[in-house]
Amino acid sequence: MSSEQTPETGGKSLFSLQRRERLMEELRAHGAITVRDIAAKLGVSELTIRRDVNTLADEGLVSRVHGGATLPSPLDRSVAVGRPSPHSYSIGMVVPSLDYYWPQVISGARGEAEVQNLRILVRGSAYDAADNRRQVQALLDTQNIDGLIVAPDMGGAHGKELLRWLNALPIPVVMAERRAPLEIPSHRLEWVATDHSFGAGMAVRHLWQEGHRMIGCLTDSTSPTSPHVVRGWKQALAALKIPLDASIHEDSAKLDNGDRAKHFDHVLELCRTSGTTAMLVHSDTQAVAFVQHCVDKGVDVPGSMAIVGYDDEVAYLAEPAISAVRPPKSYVGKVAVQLMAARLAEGRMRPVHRIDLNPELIVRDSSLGAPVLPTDSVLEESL
Amino acid sequence: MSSEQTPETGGKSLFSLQRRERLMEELRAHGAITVRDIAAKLGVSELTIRRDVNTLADEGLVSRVHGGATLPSPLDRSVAVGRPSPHSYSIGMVVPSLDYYWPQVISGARGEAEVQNLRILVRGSAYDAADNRRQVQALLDTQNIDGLIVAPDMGGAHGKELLRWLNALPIPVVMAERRAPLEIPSHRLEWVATDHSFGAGMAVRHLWQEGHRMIGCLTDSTSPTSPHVVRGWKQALAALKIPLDASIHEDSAKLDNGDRAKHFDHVLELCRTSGTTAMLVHSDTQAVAFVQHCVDKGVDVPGSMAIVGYDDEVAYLAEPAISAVRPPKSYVGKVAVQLMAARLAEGRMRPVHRIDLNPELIVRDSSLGAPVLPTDSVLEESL
DNA sequence: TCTGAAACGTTCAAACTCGAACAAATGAGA
DNA sequence: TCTCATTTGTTCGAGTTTGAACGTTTCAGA
Repeated sequence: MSSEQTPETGGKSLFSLQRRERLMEELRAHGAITVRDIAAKLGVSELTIRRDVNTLADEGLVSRVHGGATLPSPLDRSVAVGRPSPHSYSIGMVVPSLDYYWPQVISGARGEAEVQNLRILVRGSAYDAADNRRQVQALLDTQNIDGLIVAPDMGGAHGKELLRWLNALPIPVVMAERRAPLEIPSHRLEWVATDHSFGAGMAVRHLWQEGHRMIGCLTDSTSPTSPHVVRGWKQALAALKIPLDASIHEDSAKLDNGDRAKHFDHVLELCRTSGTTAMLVHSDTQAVAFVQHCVDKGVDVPGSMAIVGYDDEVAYLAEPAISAVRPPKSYVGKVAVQLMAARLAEGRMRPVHRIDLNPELIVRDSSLGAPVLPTDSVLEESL
Repeated sequence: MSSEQTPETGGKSLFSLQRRERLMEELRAHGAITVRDIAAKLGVSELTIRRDVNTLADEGLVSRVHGGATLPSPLDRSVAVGRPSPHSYSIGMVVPSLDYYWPQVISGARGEAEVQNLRILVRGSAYDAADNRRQVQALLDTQNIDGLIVAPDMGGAHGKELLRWLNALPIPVVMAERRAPLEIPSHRLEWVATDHSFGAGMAVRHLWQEGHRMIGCLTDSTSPTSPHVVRGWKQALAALKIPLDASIHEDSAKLDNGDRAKHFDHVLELCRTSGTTAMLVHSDTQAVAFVQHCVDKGVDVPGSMAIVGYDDEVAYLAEPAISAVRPPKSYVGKVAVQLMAARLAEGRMRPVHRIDLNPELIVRDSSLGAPVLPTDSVLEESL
């Protein structure tokens, strides 16, 4: 039977139906899968996944290829069963990355598009307004889309201009994980976004409940999520009557990897002098790096430093496994498509919708238990 | 929640119904169950649970898999799983009034409940937290509701206590036209509300576009909508670089009808001295009264004073007909039911949703055209 | 064209689950 | 009190799922 060590399933066996659901999620997220990767990820044999792929291919849900499967292809003549009727509408989807975070949004979107009988065309872009616009224009020019789902970069003058342009497009636009600032005309734009300030607040309250009384925040302000995380952290401190000016907030934007170790040393020193025993760290990759740094310096996690990450993309891979705030990425994609489908069906009669989704806190080893008060000598020695 | 015929019609043991409810609770909590675990947990044979699973699968509530059951899966082809056909939930709905504004919310809710095959029980209450709680408790005690839609009064200590109580109820709660403040624990509450600050902003921008350069605001702070309207008015003034401290904001809370005429005179005098040629008036009833007062005093509407109301309940009845911001009341009710239906179907897997709906500006006679600059003598004569 | 690595398909076994058949217990109604 | 229907439990043969082993096929690179 299956391996008990696989991180993805947390040691739990999935039923075959759930395994095929996961397989479809991965396929929608990435467009193609290999039998080997999925078997490793789900902790089962390649033969089992191969059987699953065959079953799904027989149902017309995937196109089987050597070594794996792809989303159903019009070139695939092996299936005769389950071909959907012609799509009612086409929607374009432009995301800033096809890695880290966005594949699950795409997977949710593709799954819902299937349910709603919509054709969806996904394009990867960058955290760059000019490139976003180029990709959108390409979809408009070549694909005849009826609606657009986009996660635009909104920084700087280019970003603001992009929003005005999106607001003026002749087709409906839904933003995923973005909210237009008040000062930009955006009355036609709909959006669905994770409430990151709520997520940060949840992490702070969790750490407070575990006994921490000084809780810091380490962010990366190159990320559009960062301001929301900081706002939630501040609001939660205020609600708990923790003085903000005594609390650590550091940012690692624009640091090279070499500088980052020094910066982490600096953060640990600030923690020591301020009595901070817990940190909310955005994003997950930085949390993993910070945990590793702590361990390298002999700072016990969570005994001397409790850590909560953000995004829950790789937090589980660390040793110890890191607690994390997990945005409902799949739902973001799904709800974006639902908004679009309703807009296309109902037109102007329907009021503009703007939706916040709450994340979930996944508690793992890195934040369990009350702080073990460190003696100064332990931290001195580790620095 | 009963998926079978009620016990009083005989033939079904109450225990078997309760067992299936427990089974469904476990399923919604975990996404999947094994026959073995549930049989052990409930102290019955695996065959009994297997029979239950078969029954629930036949009703479309679960997907049966080898060894157990999962939540209904799109990959499950054995039954039409999209909509559980016989199953119906009851939801309670408590609104502060059965007049003015709320009938359309109720209508939207009832329509959608019909579409979703839900039983909906509506109770009128008051703008009073204690009465709200009494009505909710009555529904819980006597009607066996599975979910609650409510527009609670959140003012004062009673209001905050009501929110905490609603957050802790064992059934899902959706708020209509309400948002919990940050400081109250409300992580389970979902809501759909009109974005009144956006609405107020829209009205200000409309008046600006008609040529008005000083735009005041007249509110009634006994209404929960009022703070949002004021915030939107302020934000829009800021965006248009209209100085806030030179702009008129008056409130008519706590005035008797007799005092209101004097207050309106006072407002008109402030307009005259400040050069204000347009007013956003919340709510509609106050806008109608203000327009009538202006006409009585010889102040030409919209020539000397342009007016936009709020709520669009009676604005069209006035002479001249009054422009108004119209919240999408029917959609508020409809979306509240959609949130509840999805919550009941999906359980904890679904993230908490919070939805803003944008209102619409209905332009009528009362705000058309540029201001005709009034001579002082005309206004002197009218006072 | 040839070769080696990777992937695939078949067969068989192990482990687990299913459900038919039958029996026992319980409750409702005559 | 009796009868019938319903619910629940036990037994055991049949069915399902998964993985190991091994032979076959496919693909990429020399």
